[in-house]
Amino acid sequence: MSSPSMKAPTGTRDILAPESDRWKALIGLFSGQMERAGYGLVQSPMFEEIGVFQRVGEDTDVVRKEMYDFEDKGGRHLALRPEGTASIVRAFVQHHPQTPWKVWYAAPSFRYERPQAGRFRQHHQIGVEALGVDDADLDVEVISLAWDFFASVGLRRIDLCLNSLGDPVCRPAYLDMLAAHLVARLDDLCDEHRPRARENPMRVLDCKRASCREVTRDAPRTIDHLCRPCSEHFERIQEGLGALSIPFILDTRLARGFDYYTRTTFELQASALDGAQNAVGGGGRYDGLVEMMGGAPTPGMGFGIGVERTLLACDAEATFPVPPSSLVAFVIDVTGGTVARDLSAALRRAGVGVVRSFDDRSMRAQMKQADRSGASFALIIGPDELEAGTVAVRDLRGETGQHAVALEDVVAHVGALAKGGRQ
RNA sequence: GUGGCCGUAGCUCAGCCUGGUUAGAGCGCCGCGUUGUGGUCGCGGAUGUCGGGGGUUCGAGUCCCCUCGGUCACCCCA
Repeated sequence: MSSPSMKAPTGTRDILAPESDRWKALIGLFSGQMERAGYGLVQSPMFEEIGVFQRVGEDTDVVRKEMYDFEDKGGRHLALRPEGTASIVRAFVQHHPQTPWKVWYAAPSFRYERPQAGRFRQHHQIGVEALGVDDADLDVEVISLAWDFFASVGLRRIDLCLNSLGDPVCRPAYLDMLAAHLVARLDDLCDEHRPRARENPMRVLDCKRASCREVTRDAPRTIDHLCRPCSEHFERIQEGLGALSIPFILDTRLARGFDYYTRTTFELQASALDGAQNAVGGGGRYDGLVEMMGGAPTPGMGFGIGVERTLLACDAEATFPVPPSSLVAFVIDVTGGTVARDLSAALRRAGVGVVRSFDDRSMRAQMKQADRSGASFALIIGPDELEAGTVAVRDLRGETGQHAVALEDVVAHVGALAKGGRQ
């Protein structure tokens, strides 16, 4: 065992091949789909001034106890990104791009939490944000992008939970009602929520403890107290999802952990994950956040998908396997290695994926390596081939056997095999 | 932050309860199976500061304490 300090920090891990090949494939699939819908990539810094993230809500767990914050050598108070939306909105406020501004991202997030199945201190989210659009059809578009992505990955057991939290017009009155309901039964709430029932009553709604659930079971529901615009907005989303054949579960407790949400909130849960960490994606509308960060009033809507959890769900559903090797050829040279050196470079310059072995190993050893490499063909150079100026091209996957090709023709020949043979 | 379980070869784990000669297995890895050819099979081989520190003991992988790490759960979230 190596010394403790040479291990990845608690809650983080290294992602090595071939697992990393799955990551590449998943992110590639996501980027393709989002770009086909007009979303452009944003790369934002991994850390920001802490104030940027505090906008997600002073009373959220993320801000209160999970932030990785630090002071840099210039005395700035910074924090590692704990979630995706705040950074994107900060970038919007800074650059004031034309709206609608539709972006996607793939980025790590950091939260100081106790790790468990599907929960890490560094995790990775892929997501989108769309700013500048009030239209309920945008909500439908964003939700459908997340839904369709999971479908394309091969996940079948995904539940979409949907709720509307109202807006600054209708929410205050609702919050008063809810707070009154909670305060009337304050003693029945769990220890953590009892002190906050009055200031942040919605946080109690999604508490999983039996005591709180009992109190909130007959609590007033947001959707029963929406103002007319919010109500119509929510109606149109439901109609739109219906039109796209996207089933959803109306979850009137779904408040989510950030304070910036208005109107729409949604969460995607993988029912194949039996652990508690089954939320693989979530998001919603945040019409006040840009203004809160000092920008002009601008509506926004987005979601984040957890890469680790999505891949766990894929394991549970036995889908989205590691993609096959893209290697075409393995050069075997038992004449000292100079032919392998030159041929492998020539093939790579021609765009063919090729590897070789080093250290002048035996034919047998090199053949074993070739087999395990995943390459489709072995290009064998022994004394006979060296003499004849040829290469033996051996099919490692099919029953084609092997045949001799003149050394000067090998690059063209293998290039043609790469195009025709493997997909 | 709280609690359960677990740290022994690259990986998965046995051994610990009932301390005692050179610490094991499977997989993987390396080599060999005559005449240059992998995937199956057979034979052989290498590798462990038994997570770290302290203690008990004539003697500790085995018992005790501390510590670090992993894992699962609560809370919350991706």
